Amino acid sequence: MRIGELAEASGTTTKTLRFYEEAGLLPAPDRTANGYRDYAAEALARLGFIRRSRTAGFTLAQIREVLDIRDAGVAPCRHVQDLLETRLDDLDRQIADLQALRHTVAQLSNAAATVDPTDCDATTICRYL
Amino acid sequence: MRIGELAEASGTTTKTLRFYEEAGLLPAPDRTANGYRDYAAEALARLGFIRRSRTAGFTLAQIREVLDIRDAGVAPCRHVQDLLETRLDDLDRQIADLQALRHTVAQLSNAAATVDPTDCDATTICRYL
DNA sequence: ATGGACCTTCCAGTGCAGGGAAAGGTCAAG
DNA sequence: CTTGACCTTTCCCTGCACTGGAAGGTCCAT
Repeated sequence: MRIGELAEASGTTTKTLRFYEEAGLLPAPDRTANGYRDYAAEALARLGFIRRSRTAGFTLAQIREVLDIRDAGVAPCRHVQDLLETRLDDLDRQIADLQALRHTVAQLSNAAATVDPTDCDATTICRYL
Repeated sequence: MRIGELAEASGTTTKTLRFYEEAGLLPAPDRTANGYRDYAAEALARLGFIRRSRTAGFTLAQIREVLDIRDAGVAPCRHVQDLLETRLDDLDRQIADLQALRHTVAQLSNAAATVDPTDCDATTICRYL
């Protein structure tokens, strides 16, 4: 399978595939006589895993960790379980932070909608913020 | 006021102050005879505004817009109101996205905690993701 | 006069995940 | 035989908000 076919089949771009190879996420494939990359069918499953992991919000570095464990012949279950729990904690923290921020911004927005701007003072730049 | 004093008074760094000047957020201050930046007291209020805006999640580009309007002699009230509402919408979207993602990751995490990993298959890399 | 705390400029890098463009090789169809 | 769709490598660029470091000037106290 050539790089363009794999890119289309996996829903990504040739650029990204070369980048993943460079980044150690995809093993360097065989080359045909003319130097073209020649991917085996497994690459597609691997890219599916990468895509699902990205969708779950994992970084390429985290995905590479999992792949390295798998490539060492070990099932990465324990590591993936830990990653999922950590990711859940991170998400909870991010959501809480954003909700707190939303609260602050909502108050500012309400104030801006109700307070009369006539006594705006140039030295404070803007009384709404 | 020299740059170090202003940095300390505003709770930032000299590096950041030069960066803000370069980025058009702080007007270029006067210079003393020896070439040192010599800030007027207004710079402190301006930095306070920048800090509050950053806390509300605005980008430097957005803050610069507001400052440019103010510097043109116009009260930026209307623009700030719009920015606040847009920011609120953005936050709502971000929060909703993260909550949807949290839901997905929670399901994956639950599955990983309950499903027996014995029938893991190397071709799918990891059955949890 | 010398040390240290300031200040100046300019250049370059950080992290993340790629994207763009140049300059060239290869292959099948018309 | 040429056109166009592929493929190759290499290098640099993006956005965001800074941060680090080098090389040098200035000021004050000791």
